[in-house]
Parts: sequence; C-alpha cells; structure tokens
Amino acid sequence: MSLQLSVDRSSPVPLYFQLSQQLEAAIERGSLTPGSLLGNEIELAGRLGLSRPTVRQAIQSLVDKGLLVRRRGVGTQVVHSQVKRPLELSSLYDDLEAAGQKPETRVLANTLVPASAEVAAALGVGEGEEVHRVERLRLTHGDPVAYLCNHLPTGLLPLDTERLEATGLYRLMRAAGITLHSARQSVGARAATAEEDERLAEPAGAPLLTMQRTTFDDTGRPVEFGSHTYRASRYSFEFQLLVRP
Amino acid sequence: MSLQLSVDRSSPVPLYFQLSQQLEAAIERGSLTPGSLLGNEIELAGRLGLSRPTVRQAIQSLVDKGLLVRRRGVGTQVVHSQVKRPLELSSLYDDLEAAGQKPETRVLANTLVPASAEVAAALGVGEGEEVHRVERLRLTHGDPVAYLCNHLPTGLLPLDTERLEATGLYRLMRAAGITLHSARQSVGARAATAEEDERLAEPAGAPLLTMQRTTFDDTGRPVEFGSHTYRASRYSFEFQLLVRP
DNA sequence: TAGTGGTCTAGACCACTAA
DNA sequence: TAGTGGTCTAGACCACTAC
Repeated sequence: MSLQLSVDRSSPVPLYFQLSQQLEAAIERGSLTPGSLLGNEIELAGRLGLSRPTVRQAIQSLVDKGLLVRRRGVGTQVVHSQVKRPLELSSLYDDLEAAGQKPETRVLANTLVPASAEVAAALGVGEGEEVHRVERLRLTHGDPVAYLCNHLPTGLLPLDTERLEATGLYRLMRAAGITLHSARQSVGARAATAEEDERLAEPAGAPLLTMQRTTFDDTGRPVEFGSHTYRASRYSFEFQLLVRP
Repeated sequence: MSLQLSVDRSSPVPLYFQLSQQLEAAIERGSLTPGSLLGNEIELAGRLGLSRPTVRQAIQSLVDKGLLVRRRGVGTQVVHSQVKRPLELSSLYDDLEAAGQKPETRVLANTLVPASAEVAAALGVGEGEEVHRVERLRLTHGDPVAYLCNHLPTGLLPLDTERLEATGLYRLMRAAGITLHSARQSVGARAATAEEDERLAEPAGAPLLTMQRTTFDDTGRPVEFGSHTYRASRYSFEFQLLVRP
C-alpha cells in the first residue's frame, strides 16, 4: 500500500503535526483501512527522514484522538472506524450549524442583575454583586429548540445584543481572547412549567431536557454559568467518548 | 517551597510516571497551590537526575488531565482547582457506588433473542441473528433509579444472572478481558409510558431521562448496545469535560 | 527468536513572554 | 535581554507478542 507521505521542512508547521494530519487524512478517506497495520516507527522515521520521537509524537496524537491503537509486540493499527468526534465543550449554536440547521437567536433579555446565591456560588462572586444576565431563545426554521439563560462576570467581554444574535456565546468569548479550559455539566430532565411551555411552544407539562454548566478559563476562573432547557422532542445530546487508558 | 520529589530507578514503574504521580499527589493535598509555578523543566530535570524529555512527559500527562497549564515564555502553572474528574465511560453501578449509594440490581430478564433492526445495526450483526438481551432494574435503598436494557453479541462473555446482580456490566466485561475503547451516546428526555411508570414507580407521564449507548472495544467491534431510562427525579448526569487544545 | 512499541538520554535550536 | 516552553535529533536498552 505504501501511502504518499512527506514533510516540508521549510514550513513553520511542526513536522509531527504535518505527519499526523496526513495520517488522519489517509484514515479519513480510506487509504488506511481499519485494522491495517501502520508499519513500524523506525521504518516510518527512516522513510520520512525524521527521528523516531518525532514520528512517535505524531502517532501518539492520533492515539489520543482514538483513531489508532498501539500494541506492544504487534504494531499500530487503525481503529475500526466508528470514532468520529469525541466529546467537546460544544456550543449549541455550533452543533446546530454543523447539522446544517441554520440556528437563529432571539435575545429576550440582556441586563445587569445582582447575583443570586446559586449564580454567586458558580461564578465565585459575592451574593448580590452585579453580573451579566443573558436570556436567549434558540430557533431553527423559526421553531424554538432551547431556552438559554446565562450569567457572566462583568468586565469580561462586551455583550451587545447585536453580536449575541449573530453568533454563539462561546465564539464571542474566544474572540475576546478567553481560553476556555474546562466545564462542569449536569444534564437532567423535568416537566415544563407553564411559563416554559409557552416560551418553547410545547404542550403543558411536556418533558424538557435540562443542562446546567459552569465554564472555566485556563486560569481556573469561572467565566460563565448557564441554565438551559431544551425541547426534548427536538433535541438530544449526541457525543462520543473515549476510555482513557 | 521546594517540594519533596524523588524517583526510584530500581522500580519497574516508569520514571515519568513516578514523577507525575508525585506531582499529582502534591496538587491533591495542596502542597502545590493553584496558580503557583512549577519551576522550569531543565532545573527540575537536573534536580531529579532525569533528562528533560522524561520530565516533559510527566508534566504533559498532567496537562492532559487538566491539572496543569503550560504557557510558553511564562512557565507551568497549577490550574485553579475545579477540575476533579473528566468525563469517563462510566457505569451507573460505579457512579452510584462512588456516591456511597450501595446500588442493587434486579435482573428482570436474561435471554437470547433475535436481533431487531435497531439492535442489529448497532451491534453489526444480521437482523434476526441471536443476541443476548439483559433487562435490569437498578435501585438504591430499595427504590428504583433506572431501567437498563442491554443487548450484547453472543459468545463474548458469560452472563449469568448471579454475577449481573452482584456488580455492573462494565466490570464483568473488563474482567472477561475486553478492552473498552469508546462509546457513542445519545442523551434525551421523554414522558414515561404506562409500563415504564409502573416499573420505575413514577406517576403517569413523568419525565424520564433516556440514554442510548453503543460501546466498542479497541478493535472497533461493538460489544454492547444499551437503552436506559432514568427517573429524572432521582438521577442526572454529572460530568466535567476538558477543552482539547 | 525476531520484531514491535515503551522508555530514556544528552544534547540542540527556535518562538514566545515579560521586564 | 533573559527565561520559558515547543520542537527535534540520533542514538540506547527493555518488555512484550507472535512464531
């Protein structure tokens, strides 16, 4: 099979990254078939004019992504497909867009409010301290999918209604130079209240999917606390996860 | 602060792993406080009599776990806590046990059945082919929490009712030498049917949390397909996730 | 026994950050 | 400018697997 692999040493892109991208592309388009062996690291390094650690680094990044499996004494094999996208800290906006759904956002409220006890605890601010409160309705094809209520610390990023209606909150945060690091999530279900029924255009007492999430940046500072309710009839969480070895 | 670090070269435990364990323990018990710098890699390597790549490997594993953050030109810092346990392929049994809930299992059915179209597609077998079907009720303190229905390929592992009532399915699979690799999950909500109401002791039409999951081993072979329903009043999914850099 | 990945070393140069 | 992490090399020995 041999496979066309090469690296460009004049490129600013790291060599291991060039290699891992080419291998991933080969797996994606089926040039490297599931179950096939990759050939040993030494030979691969020699063929590309790279050192073994560099080749290992490229392979390791694909192992971490779940695309390859290494077995001592055996070799490196392509996993039998199935793995597409491991769980990410995803934005509903991006998820819907990726599904070709053309998400729309209607900002219901965008104000400063004193933090409730729950919000204060999540964001690590004093109770009653001023925080941003954003309420949004997310729709596709004019139909509501979810009601999103978020609280954010003040002074973190500009939150004008216009930008909130044009894109997702996470994109705004990244654009403002915030490096998202981790999030704590809780997913549950409950019956809708009368108010929620109306907002989401569901019959009385309909089951709702709920999510609460606190997101942290890479300094460990809470940057967002969200309470979301999804129409169970129109949305479910889909994700893939890897077993950490 | 300096910190007591040392490695045992006569141990079969890899040096990078010894170091990462000690660093993790130091973070856990607070000897390394959030936000504090770790000291540069060269100096750390010299102090321990290790090479820099080995020290980097130790640090990298903790970065992957979300405990440390590296910034070029700045240094390596301990993340401001909050990160405890990233999302794993978890078993409800283990989750309940970890929460001190003493889970019990009641096996409702444990039979061989012909695969339905849905099950056949998930497990990659022919429709109508024989597969295991296991129905269980999971309880804590005598109260039902979830109804679990799983399908498995035949010949994979022995599934006696006795063992199923003593522990979780994933533990049985691991004990049978199956290396779990990844899973595809879908989490949603819906109103309970009359049959489910009765099984889970909920009022008519109560909201239920649902999960469907297909689990794969490290060869990419599907090893389990589960359809679970949880009492929303008694259970929610809690997890932490990291942004992949 | 032969071949694989797992670990480890002792250097090197570069890119980025902060003062 | 000084110090940090990011990348890379060319070797070495070991543990495990399959034959």
